[in-house]
Amino acid sequence: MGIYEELQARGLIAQVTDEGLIRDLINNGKATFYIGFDPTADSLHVGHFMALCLMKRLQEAGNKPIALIGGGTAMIGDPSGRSDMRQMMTTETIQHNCDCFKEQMSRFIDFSEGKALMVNNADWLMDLNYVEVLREVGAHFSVNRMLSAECYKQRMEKGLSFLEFNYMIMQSYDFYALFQKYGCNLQFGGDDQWSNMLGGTELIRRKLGKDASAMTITLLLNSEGKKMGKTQSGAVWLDPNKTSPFEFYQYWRNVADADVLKCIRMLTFLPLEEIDKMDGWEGSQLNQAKEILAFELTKLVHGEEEAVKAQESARALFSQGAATDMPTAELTAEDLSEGAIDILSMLVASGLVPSKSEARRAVQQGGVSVDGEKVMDIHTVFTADAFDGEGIVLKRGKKNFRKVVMK
RNA sequence: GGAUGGAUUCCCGAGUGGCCAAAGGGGGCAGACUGUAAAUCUGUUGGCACCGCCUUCGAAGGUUCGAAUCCUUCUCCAUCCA
Repeated sequence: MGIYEELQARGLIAQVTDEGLIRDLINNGKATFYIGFDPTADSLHVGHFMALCLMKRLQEAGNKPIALIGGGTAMIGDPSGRSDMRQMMTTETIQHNCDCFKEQMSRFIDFSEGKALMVNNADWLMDLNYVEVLREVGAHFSVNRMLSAECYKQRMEKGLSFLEFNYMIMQSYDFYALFQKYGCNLQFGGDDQWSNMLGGTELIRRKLGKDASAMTITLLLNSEGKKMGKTQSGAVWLDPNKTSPFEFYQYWRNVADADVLKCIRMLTFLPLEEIDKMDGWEGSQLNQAKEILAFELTKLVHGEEEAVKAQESARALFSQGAATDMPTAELTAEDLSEGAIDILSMLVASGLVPSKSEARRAVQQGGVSVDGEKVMDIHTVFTADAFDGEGIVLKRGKKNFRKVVMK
């Protein structure tokens, strides 16, 4: 089984330009492919993770990856599939984000000895001359065709600025530039990038008369059709400072039944035979699958040690026992008044709730417990000696814990 | 540049002088039921010193005992015309 077949079996392939050609390229390690990353935040998130895994898989199969950081295209902002206007980013922010991306990526992909490349499209996009681009590149794009592209559909109703409209052209130019510079003959991307990617292959064909391919990765959607990797408080980040390994683990531990197997298949490196065995699992047995998923992914992103720690904490917390490693909140003497702290202040100070009003509600509704005992009275106070030793375990709802200690 | 419509709490969306911290829905949070799942039901959803007080209805002024609601100016958005 070649890598192409494996990707297919994992459900990763969404659309391809020429199946036979691409299969031949990547199965035989003849592809030099690129994936673009838009530096719109200072950390990669789960969506990028898929792409990184794909790069890793293809690299292991002998192909050469190019990670393209969109420092130049970020100046424009990709309108694909978005219903609202992109906020313009400052040059400084973009540069900062690019640097962060670089650092995180090198943990996943082997960039040594030219096995992979990392480039920034700002290097060639920023120096372009407007009229020249219009004549050389713009002449090959039909506005009529661009407007009919799926990715602009939502925006046709809400409005689309000329700036964003040009994103497709810039991305196409990237492919064209990489094709010439590095012999890059294949582009990967999220399925929402399909039209932008076709623009590139088309441009190469028209300008150079050569074939280049494009392939999109299935977007990771949950059973409700929403993009995965997003929580109420934002994206699930790969940066441990933005999303702790424990939270990361919990995110995957809590996916819906209907999504577990799909996630395992698409995101982990477990052998397919093993995954096929899990396919028959039902009911509460799926809980095991969720544990496997959470552990495998945490291991990939944060390393085995962190994964084990996260798993142990989770088990301890949800099935009694002392949790050794969980998010900890430190109180200082300033948080106490007259040597004690009331439950509401403590909830706020620990970061479990954003305001005292919410703390009050949580307590009144019976959602708060301390060391396993429900606290129903909002006037409950804790004196400093309550924190002696291990500190106390404060819990809000079923899944929000914080160990509270005195500094 | 012209005409018209619009901007309300996390989102959608009611509200056109006091009964408005603002209907309804979505989402979130909490409780019950469970498998750290889904579905369902219940409660809750601006802040605080919480039977009271304070800050919110694009921005700034004004009228009024009293404004999300009326007036003035400004900003932004949408649609049509150029």
